[in-house]
Amino acid sequence: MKTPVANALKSRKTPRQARSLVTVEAVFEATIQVLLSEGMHRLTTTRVADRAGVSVGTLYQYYPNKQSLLYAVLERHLRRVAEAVALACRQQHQQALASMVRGVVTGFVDAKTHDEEESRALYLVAAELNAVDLVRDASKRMLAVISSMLATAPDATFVDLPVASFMFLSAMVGPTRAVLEGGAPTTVRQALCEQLVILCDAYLRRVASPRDAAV
Amino acid sequence: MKTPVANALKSRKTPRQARSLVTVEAVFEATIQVLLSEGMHRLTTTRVADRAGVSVGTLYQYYPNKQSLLYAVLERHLRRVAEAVALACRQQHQQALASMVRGVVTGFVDAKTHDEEESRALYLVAAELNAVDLVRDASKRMLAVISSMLATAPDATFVDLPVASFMFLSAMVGPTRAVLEGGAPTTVRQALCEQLVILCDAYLRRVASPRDAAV
Amino acid sequence: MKTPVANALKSRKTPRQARSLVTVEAVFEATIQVLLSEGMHRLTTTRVADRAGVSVGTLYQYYPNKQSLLYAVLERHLRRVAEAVALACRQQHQQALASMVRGVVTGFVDAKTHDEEESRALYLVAAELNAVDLVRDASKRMLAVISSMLATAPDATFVDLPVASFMFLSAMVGPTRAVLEGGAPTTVRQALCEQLVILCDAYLRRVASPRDAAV
Amino acid sequence: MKTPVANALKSRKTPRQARSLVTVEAVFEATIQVLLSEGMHRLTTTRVADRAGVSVGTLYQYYPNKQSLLYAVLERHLRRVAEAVALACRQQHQQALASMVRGVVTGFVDAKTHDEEESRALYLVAAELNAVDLVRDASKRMLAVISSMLATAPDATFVDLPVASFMFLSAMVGPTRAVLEGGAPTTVRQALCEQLVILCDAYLRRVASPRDAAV
DNA sequence: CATGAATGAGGTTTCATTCAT
DNA sequence: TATGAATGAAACCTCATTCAT
Repeated sequence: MKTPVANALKSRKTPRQARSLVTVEAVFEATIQVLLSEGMHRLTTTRVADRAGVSVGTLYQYYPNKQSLLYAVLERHLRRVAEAVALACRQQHQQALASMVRGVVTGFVDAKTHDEEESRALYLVAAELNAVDLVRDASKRMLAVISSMLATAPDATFVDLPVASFMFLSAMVGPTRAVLEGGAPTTVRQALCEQLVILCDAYLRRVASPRDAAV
Repeated sequence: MKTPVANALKSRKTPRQARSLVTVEAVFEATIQVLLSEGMHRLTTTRVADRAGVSVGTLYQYYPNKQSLLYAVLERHLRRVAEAVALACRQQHQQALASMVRGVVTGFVDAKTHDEEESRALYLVAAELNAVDLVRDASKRMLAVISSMLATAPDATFVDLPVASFMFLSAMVGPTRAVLEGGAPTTVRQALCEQLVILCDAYLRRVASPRDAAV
Repeated sequence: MKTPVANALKSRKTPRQARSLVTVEAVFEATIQVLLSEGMHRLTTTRVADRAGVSVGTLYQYYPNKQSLLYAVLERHLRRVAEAVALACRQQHQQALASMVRGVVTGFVDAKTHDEEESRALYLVAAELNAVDLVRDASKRMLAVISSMLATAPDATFVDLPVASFMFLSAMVGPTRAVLEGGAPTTVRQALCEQLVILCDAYLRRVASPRDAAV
Repeated sequence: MKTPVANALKSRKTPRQARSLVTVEAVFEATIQVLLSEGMHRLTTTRVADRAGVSVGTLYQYYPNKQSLLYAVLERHLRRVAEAVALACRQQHQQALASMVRGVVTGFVDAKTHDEEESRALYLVAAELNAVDLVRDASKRMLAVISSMLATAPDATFVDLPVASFMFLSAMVGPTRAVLEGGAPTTVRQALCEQLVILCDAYLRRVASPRDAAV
């Protein structure tokens, strides 16, 4: 069912003893810590193990190789963001378009800026090849929930829902990423959320057909 | 103005002889080729030299270290994109906002998709630490020319020009990057330019104050 | 008589309980299975324990280290072969030389080819250092019984019995090993036994003095 | 033309400078020395490099991995033995069977015992998997030259030449190996050559048909 | 100037073995 | 007694960089 490649990136064993759970969590957190404090190119398995307070061998009992470690970290991050978006979308079903936009943008930006350092670090992790598919998967899931939501807007319909959803999502991602990576004037940082609401709302209204034009 | 570190990343010598120019260009192209065919993590100085048909030693005569090589490659790419944007902006001075948006978007997307493979490869290079500032520099230059242009729009003024420019630029970048990295439905790929025009135009109109409301 | 080193390779305890016997046997069989399925260099104590359905810890209760495990396996194999030869030799006491040769060759080849895979695997185990003496011991035992047997031949005596026995045995071993290791034409595989009989019989007759030449 | 696997075991580059030749030879010799002084299981690439007086990196410039190093050593040994046999065979073309046997046995035993230590060490190397084919190749070459030679015997013909050659060769190998591995009485060591002549001669005569029985 | 052999620190990964539970 | 998590020394191998030729 699972390809060998995919398996190679999965965690190696499911810990049975309580001790293991602590260890596996410690390694996980240590990975993020090293990532933040040392940077991607100084993240070595030995350093991670040290920071986690375990031996390298122990690390390798739970993660078959370095990549699987990064996968796990990235995966959780993407899952959290995707879940934040999904939650916002569910809450906005049937709401007015304006409300939808505000809700989703807020959810997304909050998730991304909640732990800014982590977000920033993970851009580098994602760049480490073989992670492209993880990002794609997360995108797909987010696009799905966004589409579902938009379809229920009482005041707008979309001729090409996939395209509208894609533009909505990636229009949020672009400026957010730019802000996190540091190329933005301070004024933008503060107004990011508001500006994104304007951006996305303006776009969606432009591509939407009013649901009952006549009235 | 420049730190020693920054200097270490500059090319070692400015080639004056024809032979050198050929060599330096060969190494340059070889870097991109290796990047595309082998991926970031298999890009080694030896491999680049081999592909370029020179010895490692020669490579090191023009680039003091690996990073400077990547810097050079990334720098040229960013410069080209920035120049494309700058050119478009200059051509659109004094034009109507709609024309500005279309012109800049087209210029940007063309530059990015002109050599798609190269663009994709360079996202990975940029992720390699110490390159963040290069991206920031390019952004700044683009923001400057965009701001200049927008300031001349006959049919719109912007209360917060920096923010407007930033959002304009990063709103273009987001979807373009998503498309290049492969997570986009085919329909978007084809309509990218058009959609970006809609997105940016809609945004800018929303944040613009009409220049002479009275007339 | 036994050095401490030698002792270190003995099994740790003589199992008295039924449970232990089952365990010890399971580990034993698992070793051979892993050897065959994974090869010598992938034979790890953990893998053996897994295959045996016990924990590593348990394995180490019966075998103090990896070498002792391999020793045990090799030892049993050699013992079986030696016993087969010994049995054949005892049965051939007082028989004619021709009968002796056929009996011993048949016994040896049968023992070796009975589980061909196992035999092949064990050549690798034997190559693992410190096992040379085991092979030597087995050889000595076989030489002893062969000598005893040959001494009772009614139709031949041997001036140098040790040399004759040694050549007899190693002449059997050579081609058999070559066949098992796969470098033999198919025709040899089929005729191995017959050819060995010819080889050994021819040799022994050449070095034998007829028992009563005069009469 | 060459499979990737085969290539992985070849030497990595053909040295162009005189310096390289010295290095590559030093590494080669160091491998044998380490093999003899430390044994197979203590042969590490680092140790070999140390003994050769170069760095590990240098070693890896010429041999892509540890196996290729062992391959090279084993290959040379087998080639030498095969060549010794080939030479002996060529010299014995058209000679009487007795002369052939003596010539080949002498050539083989001399080659094997010329550097006993090396021979002994290489049995362990050969056991290291993936070398089986090398041994097989050497066997094939030897079988070919032996067959060619036997076919020219003026006083004997062989119904099944391949089988006869195989038995001849492996009958030499068996006792020789046993002697080298140390399980032989001293008397055999001294008489090995003579005994092998008897063994092989006796065998070949038994399976040969006289060329012109009548005359 | 060009070459490419040499360097060696440093990275990833394995696995025999121990010991607290 | 059985378990299996933890250990960590040690193995293999890479690659940016230097420097004698």
